[in-house]
Amino acid sequence: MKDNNDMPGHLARRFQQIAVAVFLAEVADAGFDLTPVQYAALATIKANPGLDQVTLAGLIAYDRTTITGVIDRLVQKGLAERRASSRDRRARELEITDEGRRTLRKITPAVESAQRILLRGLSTREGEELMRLLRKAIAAGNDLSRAPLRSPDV
Amino acid sequence: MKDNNDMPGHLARRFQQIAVAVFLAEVADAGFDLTPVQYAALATIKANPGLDQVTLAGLIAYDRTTITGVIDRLVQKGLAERRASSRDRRARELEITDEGRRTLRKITPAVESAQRILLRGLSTREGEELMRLLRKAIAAGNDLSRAPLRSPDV
DNA sequence: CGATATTGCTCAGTATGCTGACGATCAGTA
DNA sequence: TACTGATCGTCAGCATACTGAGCAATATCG
Repeated sequence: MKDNNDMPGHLARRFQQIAVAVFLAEVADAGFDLTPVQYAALATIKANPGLDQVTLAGLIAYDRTTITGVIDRLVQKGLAERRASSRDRRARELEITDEGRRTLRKITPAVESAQRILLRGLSTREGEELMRLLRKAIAAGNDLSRAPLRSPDV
Repeated sequence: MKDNNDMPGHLARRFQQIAVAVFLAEVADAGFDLTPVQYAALATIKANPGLDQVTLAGLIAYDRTTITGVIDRLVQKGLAERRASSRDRRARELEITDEGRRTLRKITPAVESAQRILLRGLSTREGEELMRLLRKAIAAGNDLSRAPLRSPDV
């Protein structure tokens, strides 16, 4: 009988579980209340001003039905704005607010600290190897989830 | 500016996302309707008959408030039973049913297939190295989440 | 024994993620 | 131009995960 520890799926769940806990703890210590998902969305909005929700979802591999709620909460916190697009009346253009920019700037050390803590059991070399292997496995399985990563069309 | 792909936390989320999608697809192909979480719980109940909910949660690193709903659904599907403990009237003893045993047996190939698909982008050696590194990182961060893994007291 | 602390379980509330469906809009084509 | 299909956003419903609270029962200690 296979042990849970031999199941990559189980290890994936555990690793993600710890990653979220560490992120929330570090961010809370810094005095902020932002989830990993909200952080990634906000950072991506800042890097791609005026993008629509579907594009945002593709850039960070979220489901389009999930992104609605995430943006709702960013807007409610005053960190982002959602406005109608002039070119496509179906789409909403997303912008980061000054408050969102301030939050991102102040929260960055906590986010980086969280990434370090997550790998604290590994050497630098091992940490890099883990990320390389994860990237490789993820690339091979990208299209297997409903919300694949989509590179910008450029 | 750090890319998402340099964030182990982001990679963790993506890998887990794909793992769940692959698991559900393989299991559905085999004609069953069981989530990864429900599968792990059921397999652990089978391996440890009569265990209580807190012990089960510890063995698979689930939160105690999460396990309640998971068991609800296993019971509702007729795969497990929850009965009062005679030694501790707070506790519930968990048992797998014959139907649960049958389901586990028939579903095993799909579960194993899912694990293979999840690593299909990696060589055998790389897959093993990924699991080793994940285990190591998880062990170091085990106590950082609200639901750490707890080995049986033996 | 009795007060206190701890433990097992549940519940309410919040936040991801997903399936499947829908209305509104846009794009391509006959 | 009218039709068809695709796309954008949203919604309802379900299943994890978590926080924090609470009840009932057990354990511990003075």
